[in-house]
Amino acid sequence: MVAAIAETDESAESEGVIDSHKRREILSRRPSYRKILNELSSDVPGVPKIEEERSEEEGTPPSIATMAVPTSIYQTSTGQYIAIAQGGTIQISNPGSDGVQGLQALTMTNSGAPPPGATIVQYAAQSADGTQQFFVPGSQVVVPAATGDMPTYQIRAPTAALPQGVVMAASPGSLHSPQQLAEEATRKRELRLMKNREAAKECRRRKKEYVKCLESRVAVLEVQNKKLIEELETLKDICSPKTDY
DNA sequence: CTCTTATCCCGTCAAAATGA
DNA sequence: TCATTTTGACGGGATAAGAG
Repeated sequence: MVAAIAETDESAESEGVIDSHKRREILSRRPSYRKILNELSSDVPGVPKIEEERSEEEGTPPSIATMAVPTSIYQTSTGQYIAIAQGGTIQISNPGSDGVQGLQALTMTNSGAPPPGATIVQYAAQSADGTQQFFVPGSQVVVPAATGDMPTYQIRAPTAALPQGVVMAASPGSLHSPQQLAEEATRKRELRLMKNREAAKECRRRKKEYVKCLESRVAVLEVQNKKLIEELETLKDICSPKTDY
């Protein structure tokens, strides 16, 4: 499914994109719903602001809750939690731990120079079997598992030797050949797509939250309106009682 | 049972918004 | 100003409901 979509989008770059661009030029972009809601909340007390928190049904693990706000949280088949933070930092925690001892902060190699002593994680665009993999120490990889409301990842042995596009611990400035540059570009693209995928999910979650908020606000205002109309009718009756002649 | 339609969700692109 | 994040728009797949 994913492959089919990607294939379609790639081929669309030739022809359909032009029409799409024309349409988009015509369509005017509406202001951000998040901005609207936050402005609303500053004017009207009681309207909650949209925050970076995850909804309760997604169940942020307790051991992660005290850490820096993660962008994405995955649970491995072994019960470990993997949190990908804003800066590309990956945190792995054991559910039984106290949240500090079980944590292993990892840094993705494309997120700048890792801090001294940091463990390197290699993100591979795609392995031979088409799955995305994170390479972690101990000759293991983290790969996506079954899909559902909450994405799950498994830690397992790599499906093959290093897939194309992965350069283990390449020192800065070592990419020279056109092939290496192309691989680097591909890797960056895959990373960008992955981040945007997660961002889109988060955006849709926030939008649902926003719509729910608006719906509840509509309900409250309708009740208020009804009460005011009733009050008005009552006052009318008091001020101008009907007279029978 | 098959076809059509509607709805939902997802991944992607591109542009606006935001932060450093 | 530039890099990153956010989000509207789009197209496609999956699924349910209704019509024939």
